[in-house]
Amino acid sequence: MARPRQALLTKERIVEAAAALIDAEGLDACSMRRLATELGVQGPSLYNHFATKAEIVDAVAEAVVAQVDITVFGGNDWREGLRLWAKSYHAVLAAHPNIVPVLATGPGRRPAGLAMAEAVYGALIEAGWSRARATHIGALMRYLITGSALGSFALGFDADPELYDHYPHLHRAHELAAHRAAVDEGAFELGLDLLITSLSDRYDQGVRR
Amino acid sequence: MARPRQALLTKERIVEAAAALIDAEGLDACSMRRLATELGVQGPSLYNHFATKAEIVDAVAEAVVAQVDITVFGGNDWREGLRLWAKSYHAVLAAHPNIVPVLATGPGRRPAGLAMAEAVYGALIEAGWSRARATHIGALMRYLITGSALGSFALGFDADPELYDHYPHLHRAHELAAHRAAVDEGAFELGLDLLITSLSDRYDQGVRR
DNA sequence: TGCTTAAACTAGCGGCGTAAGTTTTTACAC
DNA sequence: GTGTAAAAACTTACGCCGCTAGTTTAAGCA
Repeated sequence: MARPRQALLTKERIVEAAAALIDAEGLDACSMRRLATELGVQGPSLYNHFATKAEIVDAVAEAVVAQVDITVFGGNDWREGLRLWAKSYHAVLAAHPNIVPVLATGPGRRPAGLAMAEAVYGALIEAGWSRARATHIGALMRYLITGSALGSFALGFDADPELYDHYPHLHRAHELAAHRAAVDEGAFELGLDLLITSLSDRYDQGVRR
Repeated sequence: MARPRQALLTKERIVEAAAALIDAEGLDACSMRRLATELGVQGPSLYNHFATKAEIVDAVAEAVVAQVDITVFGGNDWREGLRLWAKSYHAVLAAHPNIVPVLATGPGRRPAGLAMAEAVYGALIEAGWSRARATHIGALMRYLITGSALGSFALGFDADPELYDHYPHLHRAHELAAHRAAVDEGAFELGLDLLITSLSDRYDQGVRR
């Protein structure tokens, strides 16, 4: 086939297919040849639309981050804004866990990532936090959110009960997988709660740097 | 060359070389052929000592985790134990950042990882925390520690100043890289402080589940 | 001494990202 | 209208990758 009358590919279609493939089968499954097959095309054809594979994956990451609600910083107290944003971010990552390793390295040059950083940092600065502390708080929230999204804590333990025979306190660790949602959500909620209440305490005491 | 009079490879030598290669050039650089070259040997020879590449990487992860000091839970208050352990873990990961993605998925079947989980969870249980809460606290600490080790927050922002022209609060974000250590360490220290003091408050109020 | 096992080798499979060059269609300038 | 340049598909191929299979030779043991 030479150039078709109607283009088979567009950037949008490619990103959509890549996102679906990553969600369904993981980052490793999303190879250029496999992605092309999914789109009914040969591998190298993708290079007519993107220069590298990294650009495609980056576009998927951008689309995911764009789903996070950053409007919550307008009209809300900084504490409430932070809490609602973190929950939204957490929910988006929980829906697309396979792309998290890409996000974990930071916003890079992605517009949605930068817009999010701007919203978070801006809200903290306007609340009166020092520039250094606002940066720390932003970093800290990223640690909690991507750290919790990166790999299930519950699934990080092997399901083989015998493995824990010699660890007296871990004898029920093989049951963790069965309570995966409760464990992972509980830990995130606890962390968010602890961080925001203790930041709030400091803030109310006038310690803002 | 057939079988040499003195074996060229041992598990120890392979793991040592793999750790050095990963530290120096990253996980991607540590291919079987490259690692073999580093050891003065042909690629497939490694399979006489390990069944898969994953086993080698896992052994490197095990060696790194084994460096974390878990003796701090003995004789210390749970708060102090937690703080000292977290600092030790953080320091170890800071020294070997390229292996962090492997650890971030949990202890798996690695003895050092399981021993660490046992020590942390055991200390929390013996302090009086409920099983569910002890699990949450353990998960939370992992989120903070691996989240912060996974990628520098400061380096997550591109160094190109023009990139931030349209983000009013981010106009100095390109300077972050220059203060990398202060930013990343500051955020981790803040997080550790906030989590432990607010957990301590709850504990002292008798809220242990 | 002979047999088994260990530890190196070489050759090769299928997959990866990507580069180069080909073909045909479209879009636009003259 | 026609000639030309660009676009979008294609095929082929390069050098990596993890890993398998089969070969060779030395070591260790009965």
